[in-house]
Amino acid sequence: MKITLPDGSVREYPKGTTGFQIAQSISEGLARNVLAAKVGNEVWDATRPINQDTSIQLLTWNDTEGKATFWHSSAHLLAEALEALYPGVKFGIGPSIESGFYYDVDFGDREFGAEELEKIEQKMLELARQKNEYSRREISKKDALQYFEEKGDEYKIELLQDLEDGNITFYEQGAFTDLCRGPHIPHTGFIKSVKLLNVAGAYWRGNEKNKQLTRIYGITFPKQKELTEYLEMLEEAKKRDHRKLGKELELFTFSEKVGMGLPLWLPKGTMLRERLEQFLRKAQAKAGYDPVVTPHIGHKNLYITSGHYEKYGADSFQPIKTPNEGEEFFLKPMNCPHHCEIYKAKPRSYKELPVRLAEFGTVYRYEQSGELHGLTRVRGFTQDDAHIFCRPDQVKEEFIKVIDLVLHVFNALGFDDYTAQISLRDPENKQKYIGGDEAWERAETAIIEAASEKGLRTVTELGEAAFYGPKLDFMVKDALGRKWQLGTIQVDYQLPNRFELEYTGSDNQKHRPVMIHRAPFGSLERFVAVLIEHCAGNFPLWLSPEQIAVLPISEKYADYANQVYQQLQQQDIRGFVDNRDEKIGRKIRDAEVRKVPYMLIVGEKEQEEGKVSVRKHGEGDQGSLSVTDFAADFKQKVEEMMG
RNA sequence: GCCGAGAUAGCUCAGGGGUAGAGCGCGUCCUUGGUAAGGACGAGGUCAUGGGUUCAAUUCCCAUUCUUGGCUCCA
Repeated sequence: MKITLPDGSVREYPKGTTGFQIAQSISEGLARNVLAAKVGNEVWDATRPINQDTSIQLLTWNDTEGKATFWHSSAHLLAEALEALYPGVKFGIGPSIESGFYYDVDFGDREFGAEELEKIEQKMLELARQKNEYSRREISKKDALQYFEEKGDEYKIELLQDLEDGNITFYEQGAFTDLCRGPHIPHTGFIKSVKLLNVAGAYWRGNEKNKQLTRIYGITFPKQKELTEYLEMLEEAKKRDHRKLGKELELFTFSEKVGMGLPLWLPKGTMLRERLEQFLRKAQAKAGYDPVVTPHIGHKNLYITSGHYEKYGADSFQPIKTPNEGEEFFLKPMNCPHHCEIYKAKPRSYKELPVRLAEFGTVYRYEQSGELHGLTRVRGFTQDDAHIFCRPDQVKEEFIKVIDLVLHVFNALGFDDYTAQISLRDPENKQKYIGGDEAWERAETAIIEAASEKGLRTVTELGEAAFYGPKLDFMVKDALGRKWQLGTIQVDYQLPNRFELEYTGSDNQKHRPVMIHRAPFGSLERFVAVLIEHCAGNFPLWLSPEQIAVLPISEKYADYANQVYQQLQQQDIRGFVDNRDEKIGRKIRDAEVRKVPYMLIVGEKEQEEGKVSVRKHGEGDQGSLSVTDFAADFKQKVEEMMG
């Protein structure tokens, strides 16, 4: 049979050759590391015989699918250890996740505590050292049911009910057998380090009416070193937690009295936010956006027209009623309906399109109480929203312009690793969405084409679209390699219909514009949270709430320090003078802890020469400069950063 | 919303049936200093809120609120 390798070369192998054997024929090193094989479009066990012409890609730890296989096999290893330690436990599901894996377990009446995890880790490592093979076998539904009935595992029986006979496989390693589609790594010996991270409750099949199982999360690696690095990364993430830094750097706070999920921005956080706004306002002005302002509430009819009332009315904050007329108003959950009405404020000609209306609009959404989290999930937040109303023939071009704007933002803020997620509708479940097939297809095509023309790295997700249209979301990777969803661009053919938006074409006929929703930051709150964690609170100079600290050596130089500060302040450089009765070492330490980018130390020498001694955060003494030179350098740096 | 954990000084946290402690911060004084913590003294708490058990509750029990780890959800 003919096997096509990823480099396009074709090799001849006898029927029944396995991925592992193919790896061996290429190199011993590859064979040692191969975890699974992508055969055609399916991931297979490396040990599964291949019987026909196909393409193959050998998967190792460096491939996402290789890792997923590794972790999925680790979940089985966890189950094997659990079964050995706690005979009679029952198993739900045990998949791999983005980082690691989990297994849902029913311990029956036994109490399970987190302190038992270490014991399980040891057992897993012991079993891993046995290098037990993961062996696959096909089984009839009847035999499979019989197996789990004898074992008394009702969860697996329930899973089996939904499976088709003839398509059922078991995997076995050591003493443990599981219902599993696979694939798996060749043997447990690949798993060299194990960490069980935490235990949480999870309902069987995610339904709160079902029994709650114990979910054990874990992660494994083929090398001990990688586990150590991973645990260090988790520690670092804890240190960078925006909730912790937000408090320490006095950026924002929450108040029980104000209400959960409603952030209060402190002066320094507000400074940061306003800088971000200012930056985007400027970029948008250049890109032809018109700023608008709309109120925080809107009449119920507005949302009946938009379709949001029908979709979210019952699940959102309840309406505010006028005392006399009993009219109902909703806190605005998005800005688009208001913007549609601005579009409608006058008749539009094709000549003035695209109309781009931008607003930093604060919106309110009822989020379930259990879902609130710092600034990343709140009930009131400000979107850097804009709506572009354009002709159908302008969609792609406008879309491309928005992509450029988003990339400009990412670039200025140091997010250089991103992918674009294209979210299309679920073709199996069309009734979830409003609007006709044709409009959807046109919108989806425009997005796909724009993304490919900009050369974006993309992934496509079916069923992730908004209910009114497909979208493109930007996922950035932060300094710790964690993924965050930030900017979003959405094409919408539905709202213009619902609001009966029109423009007069060159043919003197009425036409319907297309709407593009877009928000490069997404929400200021979420963006600031991600930014804090990305830069660990060490903001880019142009954003830093306190850019400089003027530190007099002693009280004698307080006047000079104030004078220096005023001189810099007049040139839009922000900061403070530390006139406390403390030694210079102390003032430096405090400014370092506050993450102030530049410390300007002034004493006798500096006063005499009209200079400042410059110390950079995290780097130390930079020598001295005249105040004017420092200001000029500083401003030049800021300008470079803002592009 | 559901399950688990938590709430003690401005912050981080210890404690425990007999009305409370540390470090940091804050204030006053001494000190006037050269690149990551000078010293002394002092002020600060209805121990989240409401009930219950008890001679006595901050401590034990229940409820509520908020925070937190998950689950579900996310225009």
